[in-house]
Order: sequence, then structure tokens, then C-alpha cells
Amino acid sequence: MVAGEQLMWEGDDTVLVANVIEGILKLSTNTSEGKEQILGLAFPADFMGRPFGKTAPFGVEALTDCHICVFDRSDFDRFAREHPRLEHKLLERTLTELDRTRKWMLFLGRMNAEQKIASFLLESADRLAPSGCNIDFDRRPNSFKLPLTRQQIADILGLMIETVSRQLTKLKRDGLIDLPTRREVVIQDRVALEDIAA
Amino acid sequence: MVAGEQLMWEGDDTVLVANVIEGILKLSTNTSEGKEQILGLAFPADFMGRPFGKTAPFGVEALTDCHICVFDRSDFDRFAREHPRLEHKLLERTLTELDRTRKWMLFLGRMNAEQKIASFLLESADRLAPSGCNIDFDRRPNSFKLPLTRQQIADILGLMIETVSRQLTKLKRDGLIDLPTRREVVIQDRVALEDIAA
DNA sequence: CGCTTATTTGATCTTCGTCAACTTATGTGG
DNA sequence: CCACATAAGTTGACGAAGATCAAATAAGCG
Repeated sequence: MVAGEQLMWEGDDTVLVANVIEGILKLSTNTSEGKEQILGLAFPADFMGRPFGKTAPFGVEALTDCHICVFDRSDFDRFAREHPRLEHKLLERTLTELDRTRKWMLFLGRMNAEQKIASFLLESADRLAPSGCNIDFDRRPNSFKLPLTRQQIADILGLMIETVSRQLTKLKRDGLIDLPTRREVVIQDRVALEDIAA
Repeated sequence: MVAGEQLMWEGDDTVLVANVIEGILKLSTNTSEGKEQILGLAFPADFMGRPFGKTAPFGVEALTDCHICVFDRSDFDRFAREHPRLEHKLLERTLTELDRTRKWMLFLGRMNAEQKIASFLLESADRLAPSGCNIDFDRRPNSFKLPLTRQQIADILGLMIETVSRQLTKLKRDGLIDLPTRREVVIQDRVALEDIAA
């Protein structure tokens, strides 16, 4: 799949499920006024789709070029029912995803723009492969390439694009991060960033 | 269980899982600054807890007096593994819960106070048994008793208590709802309310 | 190089949070 | 039954965070 391609549409009957092999996708929905809210991201090894015959409550779109392993949903359903171990794994994953989603709710409901951005950068650093080789002593990648536009970051965090831009500029001005290009981020003061993210 | 009692604490190892027979409970977490965010509500027939050996990522507290059916987690885990049909049901439930939670994210991230309150009232009307018998022609209950304080509503919607109060007052002033007592709500103009909730 | 799109920046305006006072309910003991 | 205490909720004044509107600037890309 190529970046920007839509895998599923909100409201469609789910006809397929898929596993992410490589790349990043977004799950999102819209308000009636046309604002988008990203509900989650799918990274390699993540499972996507809604088994057992429901309507997709969100759309899925590739943010980067992706390799995904697609199954026909009814085939998958049948197979899953016959293989309890698969269902068990799927249940564990879903529970984990539910936890992650709930944690995200805390961001959306109770954090201010600065905290949202700081948390987002820290999580991104952990989840995304480093673009260079700036591995710190503690072995966490401090430099990475964002697979998202500013608009998409805004949609994830429930902010406006201008607010995202201003907060990033501020963090750069204060020396906590650097932005060599628009898509690259270098964390220069992880402690201070964690302090903001709280 | 009595209203206000805590069933699980955030960060505890999960030692039990439970089914709600009667009553309403809240799942919630806190920011480091002490603001609470309610992550979900559990209604009768809902399943609570985190099978398969993780730490509870949220606390659970009874909002009303509750009857719940509690299982030892490790017993439950073993039983579930031996009964694929149970795991299957649990998986379906968890997927549904995930969908509901994601929908909630849209509220938190993209709706203003008025929209949040309107949506909340409409959903409450559908989920809560009517306190009287004001069933409308379309058979949806338009009168119900809130099991929540204003503070708890605020924690659900990611608002401050004063904002909740003001929005409710405004809806009442405009004739969309009535508030006979502090805990009772009557929807007087469902269409207008749906219009706001969008 | 010129066109298109993404991003940054600046100037306001709105919404909602904060602080503080006041009102209404609920309960308790005299 | 009534003062009083306590907790819950409402209201008002004000300010700050973030949205909105409007340009300016910087990347990409043909």
C-alpha cells in the first residue's frame, strides 16, 4: 500500500481484517462539522479491523507506504472460531489496545497543549525507529522521523494545527528539542520533556 | 457493594474480574496534578477487570449501590482458556467496548462543552432506566435519574464542574431540558438536543 | 523557475478554567 | 422541629489557553 491510500472507510461493512507488517496507518473518524479525530495508530505487528461482523466505526488510511497482510473477514472469523489459541491472542491484543486507548483519553480530556505535544514526542521516540543513529547512553532513540504532517498530529491530539506549530517552536526555542527538517525531531533534553509530560 | 466503595485501585495487580449484575461503576485514572479522568462506565451485564495477568490501568469505584459477581482472576483465566466459547464472547465484548471508548475519544478531542453535555444527556437517556414513565411516542425514555454528581459528569467529559453547571442551566433556560431536582433530567426537545450534539 | 501545499507567525476573539461568593440540599443533634 | 454544619451545586467576574482569521514564509515538485 502506498502512503495516503485508504484501506477501509468509516461505516462500511467490514469485509477484511489485516495485520500490519511494515508501515504506519491511522484509524480516524470525523465530527459532523468535518473535524477529524484520529482514534489510533497501527504499527507493525498490530491487528486491524473488526472481526465478527460489524460495521467499521472508523476509517483506516496508510500514513506511510505499508506492507499489510489482508484476510477476508468471513474466512478469518471462521478460522478464528476453530482456533482458540488465535482467539486468545487476539483477545489479549484487544485488551492491550483498549488500555492504550483509555490512556489516550486522559491526554485528550485533561492535558493542555504543551503536555500533549511533549507526551506525543516522547511516545513517538519510543515507537518509531530512529532516522539516524543518535542513540543515547540509555539506548533510547532521541532522533526520529515523523510519519505525520502537522495536521495529523493536531488530529491525534485534538488540537489545531497552529497550536501544534507554536508548541513545537516553543520547545525548540527553549532548547528541549531540535527540528532539523520539518519531519525530523531530535530530543535534546528528555528529562525536561518528561517533566512537562508529567 | 455500596455506592462510593472502591473495587480496584489503579496500579494494583489485578486479582479479580467481575460481572456487573446491577448498578453503575466508573473506571478512572488521574493526572499527576490530581485531575481525574473517567475512562468508562460499567453498566449491568458489563465485564470488568483485566484477565491474563496485567496490572490494572485504572481504578474502579461503585457510583451506585451495586450487585456484582466477582471471580478470582487466576481461576477465571484458567476457566477461560478451557472454554473457547467464553473467550469468544469476551473478545466480542472487548471489541465493542473498544469501539465505544474510541467514540468517546471524539467527544473529548473535538467537541465543545455544549456538544459534550448534549451528547452525554442523550446517551444517558438511552442507557439509564427512566425514573418516571415519561415514555415518548418513539418509546425513548425522556426522563431519567442521573447516578452521577456534577463533578463526575465533569470528569467524564473532561470539563470543570462550573462549566457543566453553566451548560445545564443554559439548556434549561432555553427550554431544551428540565431539571426538576438536581439528579433528575427531563429531555423536552430531543431534536434540538440532537442538533447540538451533531 | 513558477506553482502548489505545508508550515510558521502574528493579531484578535471565544471558550472555558479559575477564584470567590452565594444558594440549595441533606443530615445531625439538641 | 429547628438551628447548625456540611456537602453539592450555582452564579459572577476575570484571565489564560487555545481557536480563528489572515498573511508571510518555506518546502516540494513538475
